[in-house]
Parts: sequence; structure tokens; C-alpha cells
Amino acid sequence: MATIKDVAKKAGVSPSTVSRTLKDNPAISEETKIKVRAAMDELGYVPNIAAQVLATGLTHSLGVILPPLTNRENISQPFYMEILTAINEEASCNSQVVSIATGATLDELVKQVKLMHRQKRADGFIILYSETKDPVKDYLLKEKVPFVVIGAAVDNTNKVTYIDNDNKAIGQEAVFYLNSRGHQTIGFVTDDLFGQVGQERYQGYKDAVSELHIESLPELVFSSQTIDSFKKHLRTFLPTALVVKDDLVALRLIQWVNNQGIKIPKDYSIISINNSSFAEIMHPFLTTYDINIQELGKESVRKLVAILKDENTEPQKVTIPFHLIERESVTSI
Amino acid sequence: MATIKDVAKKAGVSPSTVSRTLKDNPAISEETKIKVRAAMDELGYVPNIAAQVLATGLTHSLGVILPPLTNRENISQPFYMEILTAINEEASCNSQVVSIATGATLDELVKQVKLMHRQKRADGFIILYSETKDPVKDYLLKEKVPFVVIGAAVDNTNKVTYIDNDNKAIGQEAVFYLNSRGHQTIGFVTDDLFGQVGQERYQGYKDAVSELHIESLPELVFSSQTIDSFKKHLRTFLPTALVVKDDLVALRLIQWVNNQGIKIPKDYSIISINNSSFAEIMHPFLTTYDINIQELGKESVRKLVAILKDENTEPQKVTIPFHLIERESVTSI
DNA sequence: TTGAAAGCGCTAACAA
DNA sequence: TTGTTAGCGCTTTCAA
Repeated sequence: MATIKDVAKKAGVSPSTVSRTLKDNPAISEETKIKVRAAMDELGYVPNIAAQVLATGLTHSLGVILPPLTNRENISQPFYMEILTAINEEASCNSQVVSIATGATLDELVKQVKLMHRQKRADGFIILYSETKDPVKDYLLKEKVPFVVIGAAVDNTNKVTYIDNDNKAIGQEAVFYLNSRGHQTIGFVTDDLFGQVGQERYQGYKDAVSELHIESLPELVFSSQTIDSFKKHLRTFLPTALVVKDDLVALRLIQWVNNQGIKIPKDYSIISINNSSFAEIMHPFLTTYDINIQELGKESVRKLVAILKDENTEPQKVTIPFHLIERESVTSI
Repeated sequence: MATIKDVAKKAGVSPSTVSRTLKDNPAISEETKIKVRAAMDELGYVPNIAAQVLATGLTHSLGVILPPLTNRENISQPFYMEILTAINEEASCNSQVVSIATGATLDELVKQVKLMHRQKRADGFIILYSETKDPVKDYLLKEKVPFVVIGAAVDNTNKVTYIDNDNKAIGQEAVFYLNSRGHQTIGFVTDDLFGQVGQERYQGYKDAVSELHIESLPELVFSSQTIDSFKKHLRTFLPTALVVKDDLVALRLIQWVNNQGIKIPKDYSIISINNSSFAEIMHPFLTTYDINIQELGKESVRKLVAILKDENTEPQKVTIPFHLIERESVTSI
């Protein structure tokens, strides 16, 4: 494989001139640049990254940290694969490569991230989940490793850049939309009470419901353990429409509901959030908010690259817009 | 950050001794190794990979090539995320890092793989799909880059290592199982006629059906465009049980079927393949063959690492065993 | 505007 | 069993 020296010889210049041409250094005259580039093309020259890394300390590679694999189902959500491909695409445009970090637990994750960082296998990281007191985040912060997180701005907001949707606003919008379609009794369905995302969306629900002066229902938890109480709640509160935490919950719900002989949207209108590929595998097709995963991924790369370029880039909270995709699961009453 | 020289000085040996200790070179006495390791620990020494790469030409990083993103739904299947995490886990054990390659088309994919290889960002690759006349595979073959493919051994079987399940056997097993539960008219449902995997599974179905001397039905294609003819086929052939190509198709099918008021397994028994995380989100829970994605991923890493270690490792076809997970979607008649 | 040369951290051939 | 030393391919300071 051709090296910088080969190119230099061929172009009749010194290796440093070739290196500068590679970086498009303004000190080099256009004339020689053209000469050098011709030589590169002819030899099919591709810079050796390892040598670059060694000389500059920069790897041009971004680490993407997946959430701990505590439950298999979570990681299976379309979200992760979609954001991974979006990130990779934008990274390519910035001539960065994407490496991944996974682990069964947060501890394993820290270990892997630590290694990746210390071995200089990544210049910076993108964390695909957001938790308070996350040891991974703490490590990165302590070691002053550049990183951004995709998710809610839960802590250290003055020190870390968060990229996220306005989940509260989505929850609100959903209620307003349902109400505009004539619904007066609206419920909120989630699968657990602890997730950050779910809580924000529920908060939005509560805000909207109180603003509209319509009935506020407690969170309806839909999971295998809570089916019975879920059923009971449906009977006592008699909602005509449900805001569902995300498409996965909606899928499970619609599954169950179909099985019970309940009809969507006749018996209940359902509006969900994420617009994942799930939305069109269920019947009826799901009306759901698109959270723009592409943009979430790309913006996170852009922000990280900006920080990499200039350490003093101010941490910020970036909000990616969402929009409604109307399909079949909501009806007017 | 501590370098090999720092360690050498601290331990009172030469840098090469430290390097050899790192590689656990048998030429170095246990005594000095202990001394050196103590010095490493004390300094928190971590080898600089870039320097290693430059000196040895080995990156200790594996490229994982995802299928072209032609349809968003495919990549969203739980399979990819699961195999990615399995691969990463096994790679970690072999102190390898995983980098990913994605692209909208095969052309983009080749471009990215080419770059990764020429920039020395990966020693070898794992391809997560299997196609004939795949330009990516061709490039890798031409450049003699080590790689393995997870999927059917479609071509160049004497030159490339394939890791896969015996999809034909799974198709057969499914029919035998259904027949053992009393079913005599069994159909095979797929979503398209072209996928390699689906074809193999259908072949297994046909073999079994002919072996059992029971009725052989044509492939029942279930997709949004073919719903009507699918319905008609169901009515004319009157199967009591269906072998479904994979869990995603099963999910869509059960969705639709529930919506139609058809009851599973009362009206039709359904057996599927993959045992993805989908299997327990549908009602009824899906009886399906587990294809052991973990093992598929890990074995591919092991094989690739073996090839990396010894170029002359013989290409082989590795078959990962499968097993049935009985849940609720099959009943005896 | 360009070149010479030192050095990034590690490995491995050779010598001892 | 260990040390010396010459690179690996690139960047960058300093000098011209």
C-alpha cells in the first residue's frame, strides 16, 4: 500500500508537503497541491489511520454506548438500530467511524468504555440512554472525555450536551389533538412507572388535561403483571381515548385488545409516540408522533464533532422537533 | 498517560522486555514478568493501540457489515441488535473492538467497507446478510480480506466461512411437530418469495410434507398487497396449522387474524421461527424455534478470529443448532 | 511556500 | 533470558 513517501517521490516533493496537501494547508500553493493530488490518485493512496492517530492523538472514531442489556426487549426496539444507522451515516460524512460499547450491566459498560477510551479507540462518545447517577457518564465527566447524551437532561446540565425531543410537549400535544377530535375522557398508558421518558410524557399529559379542565386519570399501567387492574381501570374511568407511552406499548396493548374483542378505534382511540416501524405492522395502523430519530442521531454526531473540534463548546440542550403521523387508530366522537 | 518506556524505567528493564511481558512471551522469566506487571499496575499502564497497529499492522478491531437499508423494517428486526450485542460480547473477550458499516445500498456499503479496510480500521469483517453476487463479498474476496458471513452458504462455498442455522431442517421439524400434534393440512406462510432464508425454510416444509405423504400447499404470501388472495387461499386449502417464515411475519399475521375475529390456536395453529423478543408480545404467545442468535454471533467472532490468527484456516460451513420453544400458538387436534 | 528531521508508542530482528 | 535499535506512516516545529 502506498505511503506518503511514495506519493512524495512520485510528485517530486517532500513528505511534509504531501501531508499538508492532505490537510489542505493554505501554506501550500495550488499548483503543488494539484501535482500531489494527481500522484495520490495515481497510486490510489489512502492515509494510514493508525499512523495519524499515533502522530496526532486523534482516532477519528466515535464510541456509541448502548444501554445496559437488562431486558432483552428494550434493546430490540427499532429505535436503537435506527439511531445507530443515522449516527453512522452522519459520522461517515465527517470521516469518523462508529464503534459500539455494550454490556449486561452499567459496570460492564463502564469497563468497556474505560478501555475504549484508554486504548484510544474513540475520541468521544454518544450515550444512547439517560440516567441519573450513571457511572458511565460520571467516568467520562471525570476524565474530561467529550461526549453527548441522547435523552432527557437529567443532571449535570451545565456540563453535558443533551439531545432529545420535548417529551412533555409531545404528551401535551397528544391530549390537545385527541380533545380536538371530541374526546373528553383521556387516559395515559405506560408499561412502567420509572422510565424518564414515560414520566415526561405523562407530565405533559397531566398539564394538558388540567389546562383543558377535563378529567385527569392516574397512569394506566399495562404489563403482564397488571392486566387485571388495567382492565378494571378501563371499566371504572371509561376513557374514550388513550395516549400511549410508545409504539411498543401500543403494539402490546392493541394485541391484547384485539384478543379481547375490543375494537380500535371504535371502542378506544389510541395515539402513540415514536412512529417506529411497528406503527404499520399493527391493525389498525397506528396514529403516532414521529420523533425524528434520523435527526436525533445526526445532530448528536454534529454536536459531538463540534466539541471535539473545540473543547470549549458550550454544553447545550438540543431539542429535536416532532410531528404527528395520522393513521387509523384515532377517530372523532 | 504512561508509556512502555515509563514502565521499563520503573521496572528497571528495557522497553522490549515490557513489550514481551505484555504478550506473555515465554522467553521472559516469570520473575521479571512479575516485576514488570507490578510496574504496569502501579502506573496504570494501558497500551496505546495506535502504536501497536502501526508496528504490527493489526487493528484488533472487527467490522460488522449490516445489510443495506433498503427497507427500514428489516433492519428494525430484533435479530440485528441481538446479534450485534452477542458479537460485541465475544469480541470483547478476544480484546477486539466492533465497528459497524451501514449503507443505504450495496454500493454505499462497498464504499464504506473499502474505506474501513484501506484505512486499516478493521482486520476482518462479519457480514450480517447473505446474497449471491454481493459486491461487498466480492471486494473482500478479491482483496483477500478475512471475513465470515452469517447466513446461507450461497456461493464461493470453498472460499468463505458461513455461519448459519440449518433452515431447511427447521422447516422440516416444524411440519413434523405439527403433524405429531394431529395436523394433516399444513400451510407455509411467508412475506415474500425471494429471501434466501424463507426459501430454505419452505424447502424444508416441502420435504417434510412429501415425506409424510400429506397435502403440500403452495407458499401462502402474507403482505399488504396480497391480503385478499391470502384470505382466499386459506378458504380453499383449509389448513389447520401454519408454519410461518419468521416472528415478524407471525406478528403481522396474528395482528390481522385477531382483527378478523379468527382465533389462534383454535382456528389455526401457528408455529414460527426465530424466537425473537416479538414472541412474547403477541397474544397468544408464540410457539417458535429458537435459532440461538447468541451462538450465531459468538461463533462468527470465533471463526473470524481463527482466520485472522491463521490465514490458512479452512473455510467451513458452521451450523448452529436450533430448538423449539413451546408457548401458546399451537394446539393438538 | 517548501523541506529536514524529530518524534508519537510499540514491535521484532538481531545481538549479546 | 534480555537489551539495542531500526522502523511502522504520519505530523509538526523549525529553518530555509
